[in-house]
Amino acid sequence: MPQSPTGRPTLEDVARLADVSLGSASRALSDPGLVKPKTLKRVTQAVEQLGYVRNGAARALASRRTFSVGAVYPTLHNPAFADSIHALQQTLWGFGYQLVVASHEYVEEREYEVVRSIVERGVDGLILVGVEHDQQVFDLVRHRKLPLVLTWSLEQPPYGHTVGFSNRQAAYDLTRAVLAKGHKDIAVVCGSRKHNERARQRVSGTADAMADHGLTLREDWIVEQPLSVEGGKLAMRHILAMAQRPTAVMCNTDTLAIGALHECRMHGIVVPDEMSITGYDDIELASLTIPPLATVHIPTAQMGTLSARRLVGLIEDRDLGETPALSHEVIIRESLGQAPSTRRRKKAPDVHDRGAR
Amino acid sequence: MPQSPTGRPTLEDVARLADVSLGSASRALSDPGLVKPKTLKRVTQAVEQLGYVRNGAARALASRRTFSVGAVYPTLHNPAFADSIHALQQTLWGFGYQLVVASHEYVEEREYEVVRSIVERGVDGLILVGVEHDQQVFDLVRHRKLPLVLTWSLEQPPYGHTVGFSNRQAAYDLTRAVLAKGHKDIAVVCGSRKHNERARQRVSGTADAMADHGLTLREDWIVEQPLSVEGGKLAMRHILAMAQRPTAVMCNTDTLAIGALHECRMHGIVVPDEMSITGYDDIELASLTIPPLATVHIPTAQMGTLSARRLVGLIEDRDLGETPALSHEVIIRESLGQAPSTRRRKKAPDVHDRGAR
DNA sequence: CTGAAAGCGCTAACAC
DNA sequence: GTGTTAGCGCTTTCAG
Repeated sequence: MPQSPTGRPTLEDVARLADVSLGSASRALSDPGLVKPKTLKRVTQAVEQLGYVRNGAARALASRRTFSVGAVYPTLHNPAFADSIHALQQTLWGFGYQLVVASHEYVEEREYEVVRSIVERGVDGLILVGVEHDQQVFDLVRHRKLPLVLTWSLEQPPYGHTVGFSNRQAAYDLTRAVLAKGHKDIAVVCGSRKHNERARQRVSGTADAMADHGLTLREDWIVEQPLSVEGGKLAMRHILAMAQRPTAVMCNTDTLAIGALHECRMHGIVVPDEMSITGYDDIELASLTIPPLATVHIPTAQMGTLSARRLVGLIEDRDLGETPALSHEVIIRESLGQAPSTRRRKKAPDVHDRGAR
Repeated sequence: MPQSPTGRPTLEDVARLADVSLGSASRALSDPGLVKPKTLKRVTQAVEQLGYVRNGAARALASRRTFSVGAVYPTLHNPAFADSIHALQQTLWGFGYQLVVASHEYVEEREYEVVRSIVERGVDGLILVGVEHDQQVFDLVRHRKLPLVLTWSLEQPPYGHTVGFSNRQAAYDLTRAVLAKGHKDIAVVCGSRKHNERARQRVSGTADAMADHGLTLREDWIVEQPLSVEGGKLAMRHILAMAQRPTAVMCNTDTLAIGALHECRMHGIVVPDEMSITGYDDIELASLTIPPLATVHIPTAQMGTLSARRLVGLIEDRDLGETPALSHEVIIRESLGQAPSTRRRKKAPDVHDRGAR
């Protein structure tokens, strides 16, 4: 039984064994409807007998299609992104696409390298987080006319489509809920805002809501820390050491908030009686902390699913119309309480404030 | 400027512009040391000028190397796996490899399909979780002599190498700690044990430790539930409804334990006074629950890093010797207390019991 | 060190 | 429907 030099059987081997032409064998595998049932059967049998597995590289080279898409996230080490990637991968799989993932760990310069490397390798489309990227990234992708979907944001990018929600509006809505509890002294904990429009918009959403209330978000009450539990602890430690303390600390992610919550406990500060804390994302554990964390629910899984759908639509040239903005939802839980000076009762009722963009 | 029919410049275009042969251009890019500095420079310039990006499919076809590896996990929706994947991806990246991920969501039959599809697409190596896989999976991989690394376990697989820790020993050690607190009535909550040697070994580690203490793990106190917070809640609800209740519930994952903890709180059961709960994995949040969760620390990130290293070693034919078993560590925290009948004081001291394989 | 040439395994026209 | 034939863009001998 003659085989190619690599040892693995090739389509040619299959064709020979099935006694059909190379072309028919190829058709039988990629579009069975194109061949006579009899031919199909013979090919299938030969495939089985040989243990033949198609060679993706050869297919890709000849057809210019890889049936895989790339996704570059800031980090996989974040439950919200992990959720989204999970949904993304599942949906892509359903469409017959594979997922190549990578992360740049918030190192701005690295994103281009990562994207470039993924593009070199060959993908039919690309998913990135946020609309703000190095010009080189956009140039590369646009130059190759590679379908591009940007998630987690809503602004118009220089190139590509967006599937996301309004970070500013979500922050605005959550902040209104905080203001409604009588808080006037509000601090914000966020990740680096440089090269990250999501962080900036969350902060400015809060600032706007405060401004609409006649308040100002103090610049020195905006604390930047790495987006981790540890970062949240550090930020809260920093805040607790301030001469004048805020009565509410709004964290840009739940992870940060969980760290902040923990730090308060360490210092004997009772949340929400002495200090209110809010998060952002509504990860699964947000409802399980003590006290449960007030936050904004972000459609993480939905973004994964919809960006997959949209990207495949772009790749396969199907029109899907514009994806509407996804909606967030303010989730009031007990970590948010009345501001100390205005407090009447110990516990605020557990209100669910539905918000749209 | 002549270009290939795809519109994108090819290596041939680069060679022409640089006025060198195709071969030299190729060498300049893949192994710069092979060409004269002058040649290199001309090629580099041409690349720059053309905005040339290599075609991975063509490279793969000609060289039989894809510089990517596949990883099939049970699910990405699990902090422990997410951690491991994160480390895996980072390390692979450092070696110049890309990661193609997929999950089978604990659907046994699906794993083969997923693996097959990844192999078709083309990867230089594969990472799977656990040593128990469908025979077809092993056959496929072995037949193609594809380097294979199995993680999260330690047993000898029919094919491939293992990078992991002993699930049984970890469970055994943790159970000893539970027994040391005077517990005799111990229940276990785990995921499906079918097709999952990890789950089985954790359970049997507990059973063994109990047996060594003259106790028996009751079959009807082994509760199988999906590995999620929700599963943990359901399991605990089930347990609390039992005529005779255990005094300690050992959950196979922290996620499960967090759900169980929460359910206890809902029912007004005080942990650990009335009920002790333990987890497994030591995810970041385990130390932040109330009360903090006793668990076993699993080297998730280390497994990612080491399996990447080992796999690349196999691919590039470098000998790395055998990877030693990774060690776990029993982490005693307050969710584990004295068994009610033997309790003397309210809080057990926060002991860190170092354990090895 | 460089150029020429032969594929890698497949898809996609194109005739039949 | 099916067979034939060009490539897809690159790496890798092999001479020189």
